[in-house]
Amino acid sequence: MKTALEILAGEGLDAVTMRRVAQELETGPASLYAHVANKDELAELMLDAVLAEAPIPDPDPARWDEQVKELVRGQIRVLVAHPGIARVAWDIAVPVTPSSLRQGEAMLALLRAGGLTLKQATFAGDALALYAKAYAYEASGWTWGDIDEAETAKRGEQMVAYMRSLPPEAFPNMLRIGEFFSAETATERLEFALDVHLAGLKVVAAKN
Amino acid sequence: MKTALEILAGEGLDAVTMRRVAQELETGPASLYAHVANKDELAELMLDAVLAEAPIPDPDPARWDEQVKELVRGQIRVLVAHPGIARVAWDIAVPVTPSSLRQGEAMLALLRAGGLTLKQATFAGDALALYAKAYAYEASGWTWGDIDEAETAKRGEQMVAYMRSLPPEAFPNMLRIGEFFSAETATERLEFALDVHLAGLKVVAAKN
DNA sequence: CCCCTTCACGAACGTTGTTCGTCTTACGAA
DNA sequence: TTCGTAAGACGAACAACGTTCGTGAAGGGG
Repeated sequence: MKTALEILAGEGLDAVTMRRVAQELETGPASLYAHVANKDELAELMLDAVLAEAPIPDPDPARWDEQVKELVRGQIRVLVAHPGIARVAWDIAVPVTPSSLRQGEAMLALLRAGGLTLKQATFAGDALALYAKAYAYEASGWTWGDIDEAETAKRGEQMVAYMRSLPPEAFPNMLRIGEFFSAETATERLEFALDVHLAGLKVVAAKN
Repeated sequence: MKTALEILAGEGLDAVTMRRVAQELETGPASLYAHVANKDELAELMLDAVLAEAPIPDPDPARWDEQVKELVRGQIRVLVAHPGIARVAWDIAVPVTPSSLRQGEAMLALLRAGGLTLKQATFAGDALALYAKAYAYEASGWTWGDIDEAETAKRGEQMVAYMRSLPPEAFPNMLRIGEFFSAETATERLEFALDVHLAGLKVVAAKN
């Protein structure tokens, strides 16, 4: 069951339809409902299996900040590695699957090792998890081709066309940031966000 | 056209279907394609209209950090105010709509006023926009009832059941953070994330 | 006054997730 | 060994979605 789903996850989440999975098992769509309540539950099982691949560092208080970054990087990596799975991470309201809980507990442990109170660690972990999901979802859009070349090009033309229709001093900064948004700067943006967030956490922790 | 859509946005994004909109205009679904290319374009128009309601502060370098927070708060507020619209903010790969550009330019201006380089401001603005979208999407899930009481309760039981099946010292922190995740702490979590991020930005800016 | 172009629309197509009723299969009791 | 029953799997169908095709009507230029 889950094995067949992972195979399909190899060709994109949109391809994971009840009919497609049933076809892979050489049966009809209705048969799947004997093993799974609905598609959402199936998606949740897939997500848990994917998240189980993310490594959990054992806490070392001396370098807790670097370990937090590694934890987030690991989550993002496994999410992006499975095309489209980041989307289901958003559709699930409250993630209570085993892998999610392990990741959450690991994050809390690291943050507490950094000197944060439990409440601070909770809020920081929530923010980091939110950002990880957001980045992974966005990155999934680039690396897997749900955006075509022509569409992107048309967007660029649309942007410059609109900006030129206004007084040029209206967008002095926007006109110059295009170079920073290539695919190569993706990880650079992630590292910047992590650095900023952890620098802020240290400031907060120092006040305790 | 857009007017009829906003009316439907008043009862949720899922209710905004081509057939429903056509029904509101007392016509058939095919007629809408004379005004809009497809549903994605219609969603983009809606998002732009919503985002236009977010206020743009005129930069005051003395309190740039507070203005950054206000900008993010404003974006989140208008997104949450229109049920489900935050979802389309995710589906759009590259937002080049007028309102999006104005918001982005405003953010860049504030960050530059805070002493960041253009590259730093770009990355910070990207991270903040990502977080704003993420928070707004998540908050939309709570405030508008796509999650029912029974389902949430079942999730809670599922979580404690799983955690009790493991050695109790496996989740020492997770077991205690439930109290911090009530609906009342939602804005508190947002403010914490904003404080942390801006504290980090000041650290980065101080090194320039 | 007539023709032709352009726009709007009803109906239909191909998908999707999910459900209903039937059929097969396997196991325990006589 | 044989029969009855319960449970599981499956084919077909339903409702709803976004989108497209071909026809119809309306309106302006010759």
